[in-house]
Amino acid sequence: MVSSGNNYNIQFMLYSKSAEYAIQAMIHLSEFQTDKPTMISSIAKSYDIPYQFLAKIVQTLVKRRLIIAKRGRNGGINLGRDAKDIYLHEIIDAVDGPPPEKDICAIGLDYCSDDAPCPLHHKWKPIRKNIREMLSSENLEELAHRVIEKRELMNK
Amino acid sequence: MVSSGNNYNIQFMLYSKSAEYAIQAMIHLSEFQTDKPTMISSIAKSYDIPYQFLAKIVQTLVKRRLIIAKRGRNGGINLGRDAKDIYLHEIIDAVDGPPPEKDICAIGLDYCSDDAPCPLHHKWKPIRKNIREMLSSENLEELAHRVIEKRELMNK
DNA sequence: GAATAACAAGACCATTTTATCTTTTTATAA
DNA sequence: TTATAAAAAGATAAAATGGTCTTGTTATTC
Repeated sequence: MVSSGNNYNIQFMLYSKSAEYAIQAMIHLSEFQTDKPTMISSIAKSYDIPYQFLAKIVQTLVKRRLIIAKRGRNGGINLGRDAKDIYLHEIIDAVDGPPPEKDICAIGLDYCSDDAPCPLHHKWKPIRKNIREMLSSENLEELAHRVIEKRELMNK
Repeated sequence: MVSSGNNYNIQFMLYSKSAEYAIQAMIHLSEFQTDKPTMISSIAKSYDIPYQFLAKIVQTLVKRRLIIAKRGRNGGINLGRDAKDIYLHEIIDAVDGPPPEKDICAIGLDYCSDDAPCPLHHKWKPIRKNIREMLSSENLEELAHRVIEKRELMNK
């Protein structure tokens, strides 16, 4: 490795750690959705996320109306809208910022396009499309439902 | 975004900036391969890579025998072996470190597997496989060849 | 209305990644 | 054999990301 240490987890990263935490929290909210809000601290504990850090991320999601927060005693957070109307890419974009205008070239060239493709272009393009589709087609309701199914299966 | 600024390029990252530079340099070496070595500084200039930084990366590649360096006047670097025997994933692993033993879960859960899949597992797994295959099937000779073809096409 | 319990917010700190500066080592050419 | 040109190496700095601390602000309960 070039620099002294690294975390060995760089390869195939779809989004930042912050976005990952955001997704986990949102799925949790979708799973245990009730009228009364869920405390950030309890979500943080469930997923082993540093509480203060998650609180920061939640603030961003509140600004983007993906989460509604209620302050004060008995406060907490809830989904900003119906789980089936929230898609993964929205959460990622909210936290990591919007995707770049121009598609990122697999080997980092800035003059890479369909007309002047980099040598990896034709293999990478469909894969990138698959990833985009995955993130745009998955809504929170489905995701949470699968988590619930899984838990039921494991408790049998 | 959560932290003050970011570069908007996090999404869909296959490897680090260092590995990207390494790949660019290796393709260049493969393209212009002759008996006499190529100077790191000239590669750095071609791809707009900070010279000293590329030099560091090259040191790593030398240690991994992917590059052979010759010091002193008229020195420079050459591929460590035949271009057709060097695959993309080797370069990436050399710079970013080896991939994790356990497949990284798309939403970052550590109890995600075929038997206990996270809700994204079945969609993410084949995509990850595609990426792995892309990086393991592409050798430098093919890549460089395509770059040369492209250049000839554009100069017509 | 005071105590309490929750999120909000900003400053700050730590780690990792990227980049630079300076010196050393090595080989070549004159 | 000396000047020069290249990579090697180590220290340092800058930027990005990840994480913590402290103090507000708001709502609820008693």
